[in-house]
Amino acid sequence: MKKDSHSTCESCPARQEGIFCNLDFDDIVDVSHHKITNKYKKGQTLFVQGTHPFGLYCISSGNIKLTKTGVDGKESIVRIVHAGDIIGHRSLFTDEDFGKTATAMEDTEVCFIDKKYILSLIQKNPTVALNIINKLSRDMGHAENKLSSLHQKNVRERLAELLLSLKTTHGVKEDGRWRIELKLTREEMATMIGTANETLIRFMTEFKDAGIIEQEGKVIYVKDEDELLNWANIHY
Amino acid sequence: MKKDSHSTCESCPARQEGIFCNLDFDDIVDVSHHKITNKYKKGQTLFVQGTHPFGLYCISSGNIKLTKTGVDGKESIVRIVHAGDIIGHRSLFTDEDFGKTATAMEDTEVCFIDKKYILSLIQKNPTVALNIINKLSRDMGHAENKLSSLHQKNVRERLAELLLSLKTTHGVKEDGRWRIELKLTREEMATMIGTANETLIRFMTEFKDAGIIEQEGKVIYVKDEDELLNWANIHY
DNA sequence: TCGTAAAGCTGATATAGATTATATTTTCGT
DNA sequence: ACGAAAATATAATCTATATCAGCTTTACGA
Repeated sequence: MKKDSHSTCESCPARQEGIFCNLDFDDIVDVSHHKITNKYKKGQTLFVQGTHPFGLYCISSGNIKLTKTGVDGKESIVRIVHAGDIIGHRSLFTDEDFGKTATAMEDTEVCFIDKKYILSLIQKNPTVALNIINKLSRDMGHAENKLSSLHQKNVRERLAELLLSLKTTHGVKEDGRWRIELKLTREEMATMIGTANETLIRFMTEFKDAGIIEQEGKVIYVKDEDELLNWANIHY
Repeated sequence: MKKDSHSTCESCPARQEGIFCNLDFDDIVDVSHHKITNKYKKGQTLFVQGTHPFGLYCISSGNIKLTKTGVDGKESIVRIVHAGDIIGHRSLFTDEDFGKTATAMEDTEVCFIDKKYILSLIQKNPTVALNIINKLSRDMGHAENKLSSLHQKNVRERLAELLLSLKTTHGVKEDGRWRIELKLTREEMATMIGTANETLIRFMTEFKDAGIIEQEGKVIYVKDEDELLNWANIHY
């Protein structure tokens, strides 16, 4: 965990994506003075489920997975976040312990903003509050979609949904197909849709055989997104 | 849907529970002037999934279920809300269509606050914003708990969790046992934990046989909450 | 209050997906 | 570059729970 005090919020590549997007320049400079930037290597944890929060994490680069450990020690990925996302806010505002563990999936740059400062910023700056409300609302929507997906869909449909959502969040169009710019193990993917990794692999193979996806090493390509929508049982 | 313009926010029994709890008296009177109170009968819908929101609903009495309909028309209960809760805020702040349908589970009194007014109130009153953030954060926590529950637990464990949570939200202590003050069909309970109603009934019978719960008509009593914690596989 | 529809219950059967086992391939530290 | 450990793949069972079917009880509108 190295410190890097040179980068600023004004120059943050994720500035326009995050909750500080519509802040005045002076205000963003002020935020910059109240943050600490850290670099995390792949596999390092930013915080651990059950511990107490003391500020807000604002991601400027890299992917971070949020996992929840059950009583039996089984881990499942609840969410994957990246540049412009904030994490730790939920526990911060409710004053509860962290409900999840945050782990860097690759080399990552994350800014940390002290609790006191962020609370005063919200008081002073209603747009920041509205941005946080907006973010939480959208996250809530996603969580509830996942819930009803788990209730109502089978593993094949959920896998199709997962691939579609990875395509949206981490996909790059590349000669007629989408390359998913995020390396996940089969085990990790399985925990994202609540299944066993053997089952996931089986359906991945089915999708490959059907020509819907392709695979080169750990990289997944989505070839036919319309067919994926069909398999996910989504119709517009 | 009858109007009732007599009741005020100042005198609302749910005032201390909701997002307006720490507002000055003058401000609450102002809120009162910008709300419309409606009464809904059992089974009536407040809003329907897929339609567009135009304000915030603030519940002053009665229980309301929020359901999500899948592609095949299967409905599942995502959440049950009551006095002091707000609904419709998620879609309101993200400007998306309603993701769920809200239906009164019994005769209900609900206040409606116009979108413009609530947004201006947030701008003016940071505590309201913080209260909404707090509420969303807690809801988010619950949603993610449910998610990992669905991933990691079996039906028996999920039913035990459901009974525990109903005990907490709608339970009344009554000579050594908890009476759950909320009438749900088995079908509804089944959709809350993502199972078939036959399966749910089967486990309910198991719980009754084990002496953990009792049943008189539609009313459920929780007799042994420690045992329920065991069955839910929760250990503190 | 009667009759029909909805809800509750129970048993039998079917099946999606977990589990177990084994083999192969990839990754990574030294 | 090599060997151990982790990840991937596939097949063979097993099991939790869905589905189907039939019956009983409760709720409710005319």
